[in-house]
Formats: sequence, C-alpha cells, structure tokens
Amino acid sequence: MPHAARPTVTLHDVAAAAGVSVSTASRVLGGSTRKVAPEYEARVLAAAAALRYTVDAAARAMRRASDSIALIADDLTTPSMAMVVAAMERQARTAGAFVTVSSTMAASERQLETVRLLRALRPRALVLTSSRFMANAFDGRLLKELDSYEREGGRVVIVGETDMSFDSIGFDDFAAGRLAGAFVAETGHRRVTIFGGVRELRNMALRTAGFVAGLRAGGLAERDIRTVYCEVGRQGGFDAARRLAEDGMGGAEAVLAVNDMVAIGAMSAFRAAGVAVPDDVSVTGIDDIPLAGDVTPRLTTVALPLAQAGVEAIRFALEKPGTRERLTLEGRLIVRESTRTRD
Amino acid sequence: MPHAARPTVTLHDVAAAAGVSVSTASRVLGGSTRKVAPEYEARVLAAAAALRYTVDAAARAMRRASDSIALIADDLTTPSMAMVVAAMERQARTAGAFVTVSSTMAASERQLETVRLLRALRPRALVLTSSRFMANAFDGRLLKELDSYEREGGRVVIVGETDMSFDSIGFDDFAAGRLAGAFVAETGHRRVTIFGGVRELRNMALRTAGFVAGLRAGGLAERDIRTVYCEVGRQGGFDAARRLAEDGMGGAEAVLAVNDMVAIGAMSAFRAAGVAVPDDVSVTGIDDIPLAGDVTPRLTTVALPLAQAGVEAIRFALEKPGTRERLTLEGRLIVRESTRTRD
DNA sequence: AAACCTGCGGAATACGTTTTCCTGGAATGC
DNA sequence: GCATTCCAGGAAAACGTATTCCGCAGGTTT
Repeated sequence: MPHAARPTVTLHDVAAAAGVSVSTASRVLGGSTRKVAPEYEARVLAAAAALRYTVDAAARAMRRASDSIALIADDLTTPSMAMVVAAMERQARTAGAFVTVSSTMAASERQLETVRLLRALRPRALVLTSSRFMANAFDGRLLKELDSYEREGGRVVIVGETDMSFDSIGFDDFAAGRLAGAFVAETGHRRVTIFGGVRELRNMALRTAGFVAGLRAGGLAERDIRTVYCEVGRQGGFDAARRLAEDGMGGAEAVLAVNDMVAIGAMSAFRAAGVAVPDDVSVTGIDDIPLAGDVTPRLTTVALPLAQAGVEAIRFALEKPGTRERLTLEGRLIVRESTRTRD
Repeated sequence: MPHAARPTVTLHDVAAAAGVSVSTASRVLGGSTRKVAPEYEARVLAAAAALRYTVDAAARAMRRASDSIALIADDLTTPSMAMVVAAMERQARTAGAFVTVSSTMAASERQLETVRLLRALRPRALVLTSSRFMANAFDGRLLKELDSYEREGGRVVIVGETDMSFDSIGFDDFAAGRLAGAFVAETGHRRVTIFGGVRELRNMALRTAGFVAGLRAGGLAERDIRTVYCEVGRQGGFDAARRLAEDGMGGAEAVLAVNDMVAIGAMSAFRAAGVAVPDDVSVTGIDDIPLAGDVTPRLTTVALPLAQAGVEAIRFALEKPGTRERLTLEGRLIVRESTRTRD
C-alpha cells in the first residue's frame, strides 16, 4: 500500500460486490463495445452507484488515449483571455473532454516549464493562448518541445498571432487596427496619438501598423501621427495618458489604444487630469471586452470574436491530426460614446 | 500496443540508452531519496535529455500520491472569481501543485457532475468556489459525494458562504454590508434603495441584512429603506436601476448594490436615464474588483480580500487532513467618488 | 448427428512508473 | 585474515484499468 491514506474503491471492489469478474465490470462501466447480459449490467451499475465508484483517470489513461486537453494561458485575469478560456471550457465539456488550465503569467521560461509539466499528463492536445508567441522569443527550446510532443501524436493549437507551423487561430490584428484608424480619420480627427503597447509583441505591433494604415488612408500625414509605447494593461494606459496630459496633449485629438484595457486606463487618467472624453480627446480600443460597455463614456472599439476563437480552438484540438489549419478571425467596429466627430 | 499513434519514449528507453536498469533511471529522474553513483546519474540525465523524455503522469500517479488540486468555480468570467482563481493558481504553483480548473456556470446539477468527473483525477483536494452552496441547494447528493471523497482521504475546501462542515474560507458578508450601510447613513442619506441580488443566495442575503443593520444603526427608519431584488451581475443592476429611474427614483438618495458588478450596471443605467451619480444618487458596491476604480465615477465599495482567500484556500487544500478550519475574512471600506455627502 | 460458429464471462496480460526486496561487492571491525 | 555491516544496482511486484485470448455453453449447418 503505497499511500495508506487512499483507500479508494476500485473496479475490483465493484466487481466483487456485483459478483462478476473485473472484466465484466470494466466492460459495463468503461463503455466497451462488447455486450454483457442485461442482468449483469444492472448488477454492476447498482454496485458502482452504491459504492460511489469513480474511475481512476490515471489508470485508465494508461490503457486508453486520454481525452484531456491542456490549456496554457498567459494570464487568466485578463478579461479577453478569460472570455476565450471560458468558451473553451464550455466547448470542451460539451465534447466530453477535460480541460486543465494553467497560466504562465507571461514569463517565457515559464511557458517552457509549463509545457513540459503538462506533457506529463499525456493530453490529447496542447492549446497555447498567448500574445507572446513570436518565433525568436521561442529560443528554439519551446519549439523543439512542442515539435517532439506533436511527433508523439499530440496536437498543438495556438490561439493568437504566431508564425509557427502549428494549427492556429488568430485575429486579423492589422485589419482591426485599420478599422479603428480609418474610423478616427473619417470622423475628422487631425492629430492622433497611438498607445502602441509593447513593441516586441507581434499582435500589438500589427495593430499599431493597422492604425497607421487606416489613418494614412483617411488622409493623415505621417507627422500627425505619434506613437508611444506602454505596458499592456490598464496601468500602462493610465501612465501613458497621464504623461500625455502633463505634456499638454501635444495637440492630440484622438488616442488609439492597442486594446480595451489600455484604453480604459487612459480614460481614467484623462478624467483625473481634467481632460474630457470625448470632447477634448476621442479614445478607441480593440477587443470589446464586456467592460467596454460599462465604463463612462462607453468605449468605441473593434470587437474581436473572442468566444468564437475559444470554440474553434477546441474543435481543432479534438480533430484527428494530419490536417494543418490556420484560421483568421475578423473584428468589427463598434461605435460608442468615447469618440465624436470633429468640426 | 493499445494506441499505436503514441510512440512515447519511456523510462525503459532511457535506461537502455544509458545502459542502466529501469530502477536506477527512475531513481535519478524521479527524485528518489536513494543515492546513485554520479557517473550513472550523469548518463541517465544525458540520455533523458537526448530522447526528450517526459515522465508519464498517469503512470506515476498510480504509485505516488497525486499533487493536483481540482478547482470548481461558478463562472470564471466573473471578475471577483477570476481574482480568486488567479491567486490560487499562483499559490499552488509555488507549492509545486497542479491546479485544474472547471466552471459549472452556476448550474447545481453541473456541480455534482463536475465533482464526479474531477474525482477521476484523484486530486489531493477539491476546492469549490461558489456563492450557491446553501445546504438545501445541496439536495443531499452533492453533500454525499463530497463526504465520500473525504472519506477516501481527499480534502474539501469551500470558498464562500456555507454551513457545511468542510474546511471553508468565507467573507464576513454581513459586516461588509454593515460597513457600507453605516457609511451611507453617516454621510446624510435619508432614503435608500438596496439592490439585493438574488434572495436565495446566502451571501447576498447576508450582505443585504448588513446593509439594513448599518443603515438602522445610522438612524434610518425601516420605511426609508427599500429593497429590490435583481439578477446578480451587470445586467441585473442595469435593469433594476432603469426601473427605479422610470419610477422617478422613489425618493432614493443612495443605492446600495450587493456587489460591484450590480453597482456598475446600475451606474450605467442611471447615466442613460439622465440621473447623475453621485449628485442625484450615491451608489456603492461590495468586492472592490479592479474595474471599480476604472468606471466613472469611481466606485465607493467594500474591498474584500479576494486574493488572500485564494491563497488561504490552497493552504488549506495542501494541509494534512484531520484539522477542520473555518476562516472568515473581513472587508474594508474604500471611499471613492460614486458617493457624496448630503446636506 | 457431428462438426462448426457465435456469444459472452473470466483469467491473464500489458500499460509505465515507483518501491520493496534481494544480492553481490566493498568497506569496516575484530 | 575473516566475519559483519553497508551500499548501491537490478529484478520483480504493485498500482487500477482495458483488452486479448481462452473456454464453455448453446445454437446452426450439412
């Protein structure tokens, strides 16, 4: 008895109580294709219920392919991440699969460590959800780890921007940025500041490039567009906006934030500094997290289909390997009260 | 070969490559207490690295006590829940334990089903995070399931209000409500409406009772306090506030909402109806989710130590069984701009 | 009527790991 | 110099389940 504290009831106990062999009990409880006599079946089911038997997933996993999916997320407290994860959880459950969730708090070496850790669960698929998956950041080692996992028959799905050759689901970040940029240009804003987040993050860089493309298409000149970089998150937006306000806004009539949390932080700082949104400055975000409709003024943003991404990710994860897919989801503009028309 | 698609590299392969026995390889890789010769150790480690060996958690779990903790949460997208869960995840990781997360979306029968499902993982502990755990709601079956799990040596920890006899971590909901009620009474509000959430939820009922107690202590009469019930969440607060505004506010100078999301929804509806916060009506919440500081006006609320609750829950979960603990955490008042003094 | 399927229960085995037990050799004590 | 203790490596058992194989009935075919 290796761990005496664990007198779990096993298939043996159920079989004994039902007066049948372990094989028969297994066939009844394990959903085998083989038929067993109705009477035996009833006895086994009754015994299992009486003893509150639950199958040992570890032992089962040694014989059957496991039906669990490991999910590695950057940061569960990020609202956009939470929506994706919640959708995955729902979808996986309806498909009868387990999901084990881990968060890496954006540390790159933690990602590697977490992948190694979760590989031990021999999951059917590994779903990575992050904005950090650029090839150079991979440093080779994470890539090798994922490759070897796939060679062992697992499936890797990446949610977010990536240039790796795994199944992936991404958002068209450039188009989303362009949507916001074009709208702001069309509504008469002549000078614009972009809160570009962290330059090294590929999706942030794409959104920023999209902003510029949209603004230029709407007639703004290069010199009317300023870009500042900030931590991605409420605090980063807050700090960037505070600095901007302290510098007298530099003529900015609009702030294009790289996502909703940055935009919301920025609005908070503007309010504290006595800068009125949208009368003094328009603010836009990207994502359309639920919160975007709750702040005052409600945030104009580009809605990304976050829940759909979660659903599709699980679909990919459960598909038979062999196919290699890449899905790109488009955002759509949601105009609310944090922006207004100029002139 | 049960699943041919899984040519995983096993301890046997490593041992063979290193020219040692499986036992020795296991001792090196499994962190045994037994010593092995430095040379053998080096050979095993080299072989493992070269073959990209990862231990099979399922097989290991059959011999060792598992170090995973199963977490069953109501709804991961709720901000307060997300904070608790994130804290648990962090804490568990520093303690070297896995956390697997599942959400039940508040359906009572799903809770039972989820518990049964996760028991299959033979986790060291089961942490239930929910506001729905009232004894009558348990219906006997969930209680029996948890009891039998505990009898098998597992540990059950409940985060939230409960009258069940498991380890539990709760917030002093009554005191939190009283804090808000007393503050509103002290700042000169004469007529108050309570947004009481769902009457059947124990923690909501306690907060509401606390509101009343605090208001009465501050000198308000029974007839100056109105209580309406609403769905718990942003939408519920929004609807309740819209109805209140349509009815001409019924003289209410303050709205005490049962949590921050309800309060934020209410503020949103008030704004849409042209009711000014805090000039026409003060609004308070409970929880102090990060969002509370981002809305306009920033929300006066009672801060609950959500992250601490997560940390303590994991501490309980990892403790040796035998002790039975109940921890109650106190909130503290955070005054912001959604309230003002009357007269 | 004899040989042959068919269907189903049960014994046995495999899964990959940890751990107990055994064994042989080195080190130590007289 | 011989007996005893210690040490570390290897063989084997055990964990709980799914599955393969075997055997035994009962029915079908020629």
